[in-house]
Amino acid sequence: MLTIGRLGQAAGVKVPTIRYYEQIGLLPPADRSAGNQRIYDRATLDRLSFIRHARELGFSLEAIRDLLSLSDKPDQSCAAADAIAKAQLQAVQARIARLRALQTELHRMIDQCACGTIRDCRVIETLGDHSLCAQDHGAEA
Amino acid sequence: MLTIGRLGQAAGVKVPTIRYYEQIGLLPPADRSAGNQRIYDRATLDRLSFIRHARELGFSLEAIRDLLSLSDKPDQSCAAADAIAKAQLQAVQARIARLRALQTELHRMIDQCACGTIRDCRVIETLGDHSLCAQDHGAEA
DNA sequence: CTAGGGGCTCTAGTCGCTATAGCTTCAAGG
DNA sequence: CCTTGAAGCTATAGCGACTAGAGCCCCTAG
Repeated sequence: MLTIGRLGQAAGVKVPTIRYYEQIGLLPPADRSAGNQRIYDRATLDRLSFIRHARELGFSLEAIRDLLSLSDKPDQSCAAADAIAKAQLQAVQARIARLRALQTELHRMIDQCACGTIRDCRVIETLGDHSLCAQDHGAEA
Repeated sequence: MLTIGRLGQAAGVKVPTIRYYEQIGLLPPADRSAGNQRIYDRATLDRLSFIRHARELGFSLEAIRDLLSLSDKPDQSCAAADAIAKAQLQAVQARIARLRALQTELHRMIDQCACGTIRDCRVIETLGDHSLCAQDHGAEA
């Protein structure tokens, strides 16, 4: 049996975050001690560790909610879990592609800067005039 | 002279976003017509285009605020502008590196899934047990 | 028995918008 | 001149995923 602080330490999650997860229903309402303090068991630690790991991999809380409810039904097909993971992989790949375009453009911008005055600064100039860009770098990161 | 709608179209920025930028002081308070509607000149279009382009490159509004105030002082050294751009480049590179680690881990997870039941699902299992991960994929995207 | 460290609730703030509600103004057509 | 509908206005609240603060209570060690 764990207090919220120990649970947080064990799972690598901050205490207010645990309370937040409870509030939004990602964790079930915790049992309380005589003095109204939350007490947790090992199963909750596992669940919280799952959440933390999924967050580290970039899953949204919504996706995690789905994954958790799947993991509670061991006999079902895991196709749905797979689909969520694949969507996440695609999202990650899209973000990488976009960031690479940004990286290129930022590099170009910085390389061209002769580091004189603002008047001649390519960084400022390039920002002001999109047509100076070599590539597209659409919206949304 | 432009209405807010035309300005938005010209710069590729939505109308509420323009009002928001004014509210937080990124754009100066607009002049008003007789009927209290905002009217804009070309200079504001340039400023807004600058903001939009910088946003597309991932700069924060705070960084853009700094860049704009620099661009108003053409005689100063552009070292400060350079520093902001370099910091942005570094941030982008860090995010790419992190996303690549995520990509690898997601790939591994999905590849190992034999697509049977949840009980045997490597996706769910891997999420529940960080030690199954090949690499580190620290916090923060 | 008291000190301090952890726990509790509730509220507000972060970032960069976006959406809604309910109003006024403007430009074009009849 | 009047109507209609688009576009404008203000003000407020919401998103995701927390984080920070205020002000209180509880529990354990010395």
